[in-house]
Formats: sequence, C-alpha cells, structure tokens
Amino acid sequence: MHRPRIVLGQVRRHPFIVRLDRYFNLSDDDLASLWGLLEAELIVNKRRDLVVDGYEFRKLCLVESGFAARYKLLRNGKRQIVNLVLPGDVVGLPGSFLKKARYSVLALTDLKLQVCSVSDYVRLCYKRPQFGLMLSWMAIQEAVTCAEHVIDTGRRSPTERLAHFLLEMYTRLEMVGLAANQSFELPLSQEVMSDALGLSVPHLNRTLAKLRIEGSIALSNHRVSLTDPTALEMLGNFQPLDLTCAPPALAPARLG
Amino acid sequence: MHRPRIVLGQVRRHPFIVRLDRYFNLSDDDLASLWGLLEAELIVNKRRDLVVDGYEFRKLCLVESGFAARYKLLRNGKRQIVNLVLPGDVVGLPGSFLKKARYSVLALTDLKLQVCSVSDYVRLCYKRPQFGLMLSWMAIQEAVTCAEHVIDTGRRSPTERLAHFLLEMYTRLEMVGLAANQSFELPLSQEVMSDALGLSVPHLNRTLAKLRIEGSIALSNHRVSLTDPTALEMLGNFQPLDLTCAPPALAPARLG
DNA sequence: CGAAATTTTGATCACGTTCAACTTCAGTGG
DNA sequence: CCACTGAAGTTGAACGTGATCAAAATTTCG
Repeated sequence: MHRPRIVLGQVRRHPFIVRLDRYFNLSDDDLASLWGLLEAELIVNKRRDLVVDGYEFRKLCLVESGFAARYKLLRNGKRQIVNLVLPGDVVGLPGSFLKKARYSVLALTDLKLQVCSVSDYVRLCYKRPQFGLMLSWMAIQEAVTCAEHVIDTGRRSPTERLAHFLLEMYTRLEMVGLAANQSFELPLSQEVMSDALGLSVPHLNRTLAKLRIEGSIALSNHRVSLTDPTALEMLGNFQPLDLTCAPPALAPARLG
Repeated sequence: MHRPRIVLGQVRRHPFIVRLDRYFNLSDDDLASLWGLLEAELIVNKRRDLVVDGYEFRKLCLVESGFAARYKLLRNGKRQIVNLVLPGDVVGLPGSFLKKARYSVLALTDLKLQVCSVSDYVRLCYKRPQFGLMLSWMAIQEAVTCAEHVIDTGRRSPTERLAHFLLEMYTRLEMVGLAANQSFELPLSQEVMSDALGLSVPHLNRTLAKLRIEGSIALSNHRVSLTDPTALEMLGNFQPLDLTCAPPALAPARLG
C-alpha cells in the first residue's frame, strides 16, 4: 500500500494539531505516529450526511476545513443541533464510541477530512499513553462546550443565547486562525442557527436584527463582525474555554 | 502515612467500578492501582458546595453514595443544572481539567466520596494506558449525557423533557444497582428538577401532575414508579446510552 | 409544636411560536 | 441580458404556552 510522505511542517499547520498543541507539546514523533494512522483524506460535499443516527460509525475524522453540524431529528419533526463542528474538530467523537451513533452529522459546507479508524487510534493509545490523554482532553472539551449549550437553551434569553453563540464561534475559530479583529466568516443559514439555539427562524432573525440595530454586531454576506464585544460579553456572559495543559509525560515524582 | 488495606471484593462493589467494569474488564491489578491513588474518603453534607465556580479544583471524587448537581448561576439570577451527579459518577470531571472550574457542584444529599488528585491520576495514565482510556470513556459518557440534555432543553416540550429525564434517571441508577422494577428513589426537590429541565417550578409541578394523572408515573415521598414505561419512552424518545466496550489492551495485530 | 422549606393551585401576562406572505438573492437557462 | 426558479432572509398578525407572581396547603425538620 502506498503511503504519502508526511511533511511535518504542513501537519503542524493542520487546525486539529494547532488546537491540540496548546495543551500537549507534540513532538515530531507524536505527529508521525498520529499521521501514520490516517487511512484516507476525504472530501465531503455540502448537504451530505457524514454520520447517520442509528448506524455504527467507527472512524475519527479530523476536520481540516469546512463546517458541519451534529444534530438529532425528533419524532415531532423538529431538529436540534447539538454542536457545530468546526475546522480542527473531530467528527466521530463521541459517535464512534457508541454501539450505534445517536446523532447525525451533516456537512454545512464542503468538508476536507483526514480519517483514521477508532481501533487503530485506541491501539496507539496503549503504545503511547499521551494519545489516550489527548482523547480525554478532546472529549472533555466536547463535554464543556455541550454543557455551555445546555445553559444556553435552558436558562438564557434569546438575545443572551445569540450573543453567547457568536462569542463562542469567534473564540473557537480564532483558536485555529480563522477569526481575527472581532470578525469572522460564518457560513451558516439562519435555519441552522435557530436549530442550534432552540429558537424559531423568525425569532432568530428578529434577535439578529436587534443586535444589529443596537450596534453590537454587523453582518454582511456571511461575515460577522462583533462591533461591540463588550456589550456581547455582558449579554452572553461568555467565558472562554480554558483547559489546563496536560502534565508532561515523565512523572516528576521519584526520580530514580 | 497510614494506608488502609484494600479489600478488592468491596472495591468491586463500588458503583464507580461497577459502572467502569461494563466497558473495561478491570483486573485486580487495575483496581489496586486505582485504589492506591486515593488520598481520602470524604463525607460531604447536604447543601454544601463541593466545587465552586471560578476556583481551581484538582481532584477526582468518585461518588460512592448520594446525589449532587453541577450547576451554574447566571447574571440574571437563574440557575441551570448542567448534570446530576449520581453514585458511580465523578465529581471534578470536567472541572479539574479547566484552569478554573466553570460550574459549581452542590451536594443534594449527604455524599460519600473517594478522592484522588488529578495529577496522580494522570501520572498513572502514563504508566498504565488503560486509565487514560477510562478517563476518555467517562468524559465521552459525560458529553453524550450533556448532548441529550441540550436536546431536552432545546426542542422538547415540557412533558417530553420530564419523561426523558425520568427514564434517564432510571437507567443511570439501574446501572449501579439503585433502581429496579421500574421504580427508584429520587431525592430531588422540584426546584432542582425544574432547574435541570429549564422550567419554572409551577410548570414542572403541573407537568408532573399531568404524567401522574395519565397514569404514566406514580410518586410517593421521593420514590418514583414508572407505571407506564412504554408511554414514557414514546413521549421522551429515550435511548439508553450504550458505549462500546473498550478494545483489549493487547493489540491483536502483529503479535511478535 | 413552630418555623421553614416544599408542593400545589390560581390568575395574569409576556414572550416566542406559528403560519403566511413578501422580499431579496444566487444560480440557471432561454 | 433578463426571466425564471428555489432557497434564504424578513416582516406581520394571532395565538398559545409557559413564566411570573401570589397565596394556600402540605411536609419536613429543628
């Protein structure tokens, strides 16, 4: 089987690695091990379902570029988006660890992915324990993002929710170099946003308009500008996600 | 320092171990390693905050018995409960992996806990990689529970939410032997439930009454009986959480 | 037993949904 | 280039749900 040569310099620019490297100081060796697992590079077209609720899925897909949504369709016909998947995120976390996926994942734009199998990854975890910890870190990040989302939909007013959402998008995109100067590209329809925030489309639209009129944000095409971040932070009560750095591999205790 | 002798038979009955053992076949050796990390056994009284939003927390506390709530207090005075912590769950996941905790954890009943430090645990992960995977599994479970909670608060009607919630409680408690025959002890005030489900107390009360009148549930003191589980499952669209079992430690590929 | 917390009930009202129409825009083919 | 089409965004009016506030009933606990 032919394996392309791995160019570490390029790998280090991959948004997933950029994100991980904040918490783990990845050695060239680590990168080589991880990239050695990859089975395929995949392009998925907009509107395609990547993961389907109810079916087994056993891959981890590192998102190099593009947006996706993890969602659930309910009996009553409504849709709830559980989380947006941005560049640097992983598709298949948590779905690949369940006997059958509970959510579907939909490509909101064209997507470029690197794919590896879960079993290969887990095997690597046994050989190099730091990879197990990386998985934990990713899952914890996922859990916290989700927890914040519970608070959004549970107890925040529509305006607060939207403010929080936009700030979350900004910081998550900024982490991977896709946002700067209080401004970023957000290729989501209002229907997607409303299903993420648990609002109706008309009400989301009005809420968006409200923030625009107040001068807190500006929109053009799909570019969002946070023109009054302070006001938004006040509204949304947003706190950036600050995971600790993982302790280094070698136990500092009991040096022999 | 005095360490109590570890009685493995007892450890195996600990709800946390019971829960983990479904996914990992824990050897006596694993149990000994894990129990060797424990620093203290702790009793926390009802109404005490175990973790406080905004403060550093670096412990993992295995809940042997009792109920707690992970919650956030918002600017507007409202409270959202992100997740209920049941016997077998871990307090400090995810809080201990953040620079500062983002949520508080409140004891809803008296609590009995086994405590270990995060850095000790992580150190163990490097020595025995399966512990890193266990942490991943726990975090993934957390993420999925939370995701389900997003759907609840986002797109389910109050009745659906409550049905889903009661079924979730039943299955989580059943996993650790605290529920059977469609019936279980749930020592939560209606205020707690309403803050978990994002409803007002009066409305939760009415919703509870509705399910009672329809004959789907019965309540006495704090014992819940699911008298018509089928109806509830229909309403709540509940799916039990079925994590995969972790692959075994030894890679089946390339035996040398 | 008395005090406090919790549960239950009722009345009112605001917010956000729903449904429908209309506008704007992007893409396509005549 | 414009007409056509379908998707996405915007606006309006009416309705219903669930919040809010208040008070009563009940339970719990010191």
